[in-house]
Amino acid sequence: MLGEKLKELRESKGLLQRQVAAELDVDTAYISKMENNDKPVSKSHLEALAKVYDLPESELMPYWLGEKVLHVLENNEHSIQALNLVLKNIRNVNE
Amino acid sequence: MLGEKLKELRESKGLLQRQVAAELDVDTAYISKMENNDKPVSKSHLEALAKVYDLPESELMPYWLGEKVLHVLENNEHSIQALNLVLKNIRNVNE
DNA sequence: CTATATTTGCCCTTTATAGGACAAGTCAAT
DNA sequence: ATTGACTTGTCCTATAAAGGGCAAATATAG
Repeated sequence: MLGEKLKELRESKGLLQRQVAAELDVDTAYISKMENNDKPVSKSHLEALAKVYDLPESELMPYWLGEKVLHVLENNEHSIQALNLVLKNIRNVNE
Repeated sequence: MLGEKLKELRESKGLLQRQVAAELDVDTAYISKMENNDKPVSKSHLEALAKVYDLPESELMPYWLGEKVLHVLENNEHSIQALNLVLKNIRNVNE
């Protein structure tokens, strides 16, 4: 979810992982893992990536959160029920 | 979300935290924290609780997962967008 | 007032996760 | 066959979270 988006963005800008890696000051394997959802993306890296791809962090945020949600669900068969409960719950809190 | 459910179940069975605590072999403060969503409920405790309250674990599971999801969202303003993305994503995976 | 039930805060230890490097592997294109 | 881009696996360290006890604080009922 987040990884796919990041890869898409990078390619749309014609950048290589190597270049992005340089910007974030990490090695390219690390970027690869982010794009393959093999490593979580930290908040500060998310900010940096938003800058590199020239968009507001808020545009990436839903993917970032979504990825974390997918991670806690880890293919559990009750995921959909759970998500619907959460949606209901959140709406209740926000009146 | 999960805590409320657990408290509800306990009260509906007329049990005291002390009694449930004894079943799970933990102290009552720990039960209190579970019911107030102050401590995560482990998988094995969830199973034990399902037994105590005499229902299938699958009935608790959505609340359990939901609680974990709420936790990762931590009131982020993009939560709803994120959840909708995840729902779409999951449905895609299941065809 | 005083028991009993529950909550809260603080503490501690163990386990897990994040964050990241590095080496070696795969895959195309040349 | 080399090179350049990416991926994958293993390893390490540091931080965070789980799991839980204990004591003190708050309700709440009688």
